[in-house]
Amino acid sequence: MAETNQGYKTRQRDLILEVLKKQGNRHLTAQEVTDLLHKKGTAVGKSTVYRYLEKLAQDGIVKKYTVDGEKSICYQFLQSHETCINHYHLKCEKCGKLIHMECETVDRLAEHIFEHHNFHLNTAKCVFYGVCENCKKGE
Amino acid sequence: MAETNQGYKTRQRDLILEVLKKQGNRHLTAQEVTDLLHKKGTAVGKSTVYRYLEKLAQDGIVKKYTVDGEKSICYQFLQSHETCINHYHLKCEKCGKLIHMECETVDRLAEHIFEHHNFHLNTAKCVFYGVCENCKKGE
DNA sequence: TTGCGTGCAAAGGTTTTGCATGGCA
DNA sequence: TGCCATGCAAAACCTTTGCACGCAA
Repeated sequence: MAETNQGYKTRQRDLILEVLKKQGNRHLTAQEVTDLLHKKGTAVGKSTVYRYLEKLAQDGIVKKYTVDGEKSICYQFLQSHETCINHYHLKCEKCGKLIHMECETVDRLAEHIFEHHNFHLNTAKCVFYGVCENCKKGE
Repeated sequence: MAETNQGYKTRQRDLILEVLKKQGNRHLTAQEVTDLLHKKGTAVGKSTVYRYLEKLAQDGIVKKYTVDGEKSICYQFLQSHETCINHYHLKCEKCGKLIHMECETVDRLAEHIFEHHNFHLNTAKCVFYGVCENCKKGE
């Protein structure tokens, strides 16, 4: 939902997106985004940062989640956001990596949950936590 | 570590533990523990609640973690072994309700993800987002 | 009695909100 | 021009900390 509701294009929004994209696979807190912009000499008000990050999360352009141990909310840019509608995410609690998973078996999950639990799943926002292959090896 | 370091036995500590145990498979925030005690007419200072929950977490008696969408830290009493192993959460994006779901079909998910995606799921932390029955009706 | 536990209030952080102003379309 | 976006400050929260007093052992 809300894919087309882009709102206005402003200097601040461009700057925020740029910072998020530059961080690639890493997640950032609102504070970190604010600080990075400040250091670059292109400061943006923190309420703007919070509000825009929230909007991007609603639109499925960034992922918003909490990480155990971090006291703040984390945001992460989704590389190919158009494909994030119908797949799921695996978040490694060790290295912070976000894995995009497409899988038929898991696809049936939404259907099942709707039919048997009367719950309308928003698959784009579902995050499974655990430990990825690499981190498991290193334990 | 620190399993035997029980400290003093006090009225407040008994009350806090009692509330946690009574909630069984559910997780509680420090605020909820405080409120429940207040409603029961046996109020305990919130710093005491925070401090004791932290101690219980250190001692491995409760589990401390964050849940996406919940702004507060969650605590959950650990039964002997089976706690949140086969227990998933449905979080309604409309009303914020957290539904605790036990379901065989979903149980197989962890197994599937491990076998086919080499990812070790931490089921206790998995949260499915969507819209619950009641909110869907009201739309 | 000794030292840990408790409760209040204040501090420290993060996130949200109100409101006047600014700027895109 | 009509809205939406921005930024500041204040508010609202959650959690931690300092300190005097209370209480278990």
